[in-house]
Amino acid sequence: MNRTRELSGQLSDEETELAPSHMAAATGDMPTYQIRAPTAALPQGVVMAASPGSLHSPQQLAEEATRKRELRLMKNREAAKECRRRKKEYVKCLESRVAMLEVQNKKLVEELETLKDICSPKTD
DNA sequence: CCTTCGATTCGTCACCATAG
DNA sequence: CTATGGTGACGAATCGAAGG
Repeated sequence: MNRTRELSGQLSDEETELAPSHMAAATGDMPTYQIRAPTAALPQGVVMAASPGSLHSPQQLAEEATRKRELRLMKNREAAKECRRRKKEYVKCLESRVAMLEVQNKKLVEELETLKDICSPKTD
């Protein structure tokens, strides 16, 4: 399955700016979504392998490889879920920030208008 | 009832960054 | 160096609405 990323390294400006977690909300006053997963206990059914030193036959090696792959897939599945959850949360944060700023902007515009009214010379 | 179609969700792969 | 975790991209499955 050769799905090479021809666009690799080509993060859009949006993506870069949105960068979650470690970069957090650039503007600070948002509860950054830097939440760690609650105690990374292994998901159900994960059993640690016998120590690698004890594997010999090709059969055992194959089983070990399969086991490793399944473990990796399971972990990645969980990681993807968590990643998506965090991303959703982050987007929510951004949306509420937008809402906040819109309100704030509206207030400022109104204030500006009243100040203009006050300051402008009466022309009648 | 279908059928179609856009949106959403999920699992997987490839890649990158980081830790050890 | 290898192992591991995070995440963008992709394809498949599923859902819900709209139209016939």
